[in-house]
Amino acid sequence: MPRPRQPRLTRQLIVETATALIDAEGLPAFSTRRLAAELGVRGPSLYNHFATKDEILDAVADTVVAAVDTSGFASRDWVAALRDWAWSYRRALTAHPNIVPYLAQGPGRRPAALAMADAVYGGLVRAGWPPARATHIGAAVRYFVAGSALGSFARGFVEDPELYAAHYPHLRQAHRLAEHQQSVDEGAFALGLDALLHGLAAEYARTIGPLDPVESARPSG
Amino acid sequence: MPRPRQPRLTRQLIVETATALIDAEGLPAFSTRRLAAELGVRGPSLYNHFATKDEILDAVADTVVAAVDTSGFASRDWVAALRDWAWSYRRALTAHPNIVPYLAQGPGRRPAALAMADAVYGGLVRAGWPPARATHIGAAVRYFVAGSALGSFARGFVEDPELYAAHYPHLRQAHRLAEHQQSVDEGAFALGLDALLHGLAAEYARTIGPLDPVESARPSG
DNA sequence: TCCCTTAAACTAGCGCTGTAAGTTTTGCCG
DNA sequence: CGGCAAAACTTACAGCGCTAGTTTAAGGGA
Repeated sequence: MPRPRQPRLTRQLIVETATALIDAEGLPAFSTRRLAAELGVRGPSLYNHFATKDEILDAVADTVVAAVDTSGFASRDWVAALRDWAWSYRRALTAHPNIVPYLAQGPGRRPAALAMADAVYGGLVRAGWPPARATHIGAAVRYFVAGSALGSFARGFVEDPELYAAHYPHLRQAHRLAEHQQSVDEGAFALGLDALLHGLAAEYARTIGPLDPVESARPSG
Repeated sequence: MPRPRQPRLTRQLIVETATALIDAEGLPAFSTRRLAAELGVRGPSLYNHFATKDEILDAVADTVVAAVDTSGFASRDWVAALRDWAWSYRRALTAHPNIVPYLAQGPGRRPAALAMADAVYGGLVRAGWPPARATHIGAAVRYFVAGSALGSFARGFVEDPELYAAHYPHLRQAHRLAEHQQSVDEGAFALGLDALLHGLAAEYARTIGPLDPVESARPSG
């Protein structure tokens, strides 16, 4: 088949279809031929628009991260901003959990991921955290969010009562975790995030000073 | 080649070689043929000892988790036990970071992973946490550890000063993160874990009662 | 001691994979 | 209107997980 009158593929269409395919069938099922079939085209045609499979995955990952809201760092105190960011980050990732292992490799050269890191780090430094501390805090929250989105804790337990009854006395109810997957995972995230922020606020009060709720909105002088 | 006088493969030898291969070359490079070559054998021979590739990965994952120490839950107060566990867990995972994405899918039917979950959950319940809270706490710490071991935060940033200078004003020093990878990642983990535990201890004091440092070592009556 | 079963290696092959190379036809620009 | 770039194509390679069937040795029973 020759060049068509109207191009059948665009970068945007490829990325959207790839996202849908990964959401629906998982990362292992995502292949260039499978994606091409979904687009009504043969595998190698994709290489007219992307150089490698990873470049497609990068584009998918970055559109996912682009949905994360970091605006709190411009308008709210740092604790509230961190909380808003963490929840928004988690929502963005859990909407597309199958891409998380890929995305967790770091921002690399993806613009949305770098913009997010820039906003978070900048907000924390502006709030008074020393640069090294700001890096640690951003990383710690990312660890927590990525870990929570990477794989459902609740779904990690097999629905087989006999498995637990035999050898793991405290896990007798573990086979029921999957039923309550969402509330377990969200509850764990909420508890952990609140505890983390509580501890960070205490550390701030101890080493930096009283929390000023609008410091980030005032001029620094 | 027929059956040899002495078997060239054993489950243990396969698992050890697989671990070394994954550590050295990463999960994507780990294939049955590659592993077999490392063992001086052809690919399909492995299937005399394991039913599927995933079964090999399960065995690798479980030997990694088997190195995690949960003994603190039997002898120390729950905060100290959580701290010891989290560090031991992190050490075990960062010793074999390439297997973490696989392992993060949950304990499944792997005995060492289930034994760890059993010890943690049992210890928290014994310390006075309600069952649902104990589940959340165990999950939250797992999120944090898994996220921290999944991919180095510091190594996620490319060593290319120009990339940051152009568009990400706060990330001007980000290209130097990789140099200090270990101290950045460990510092972030230490800060986050301490904050998390601080917050959990506050929550415990508020909703359950004063912290009893030896409650877990006493009979409950 | 002979035989039969089982174990543990093999080869061959299926239908995948990512991607490189070269082909064909179309649309657009000078 | 000639020529080039674009965007699809086909073909092909090496490697993937895994199945099926084959070969030979080890070990147990008659």
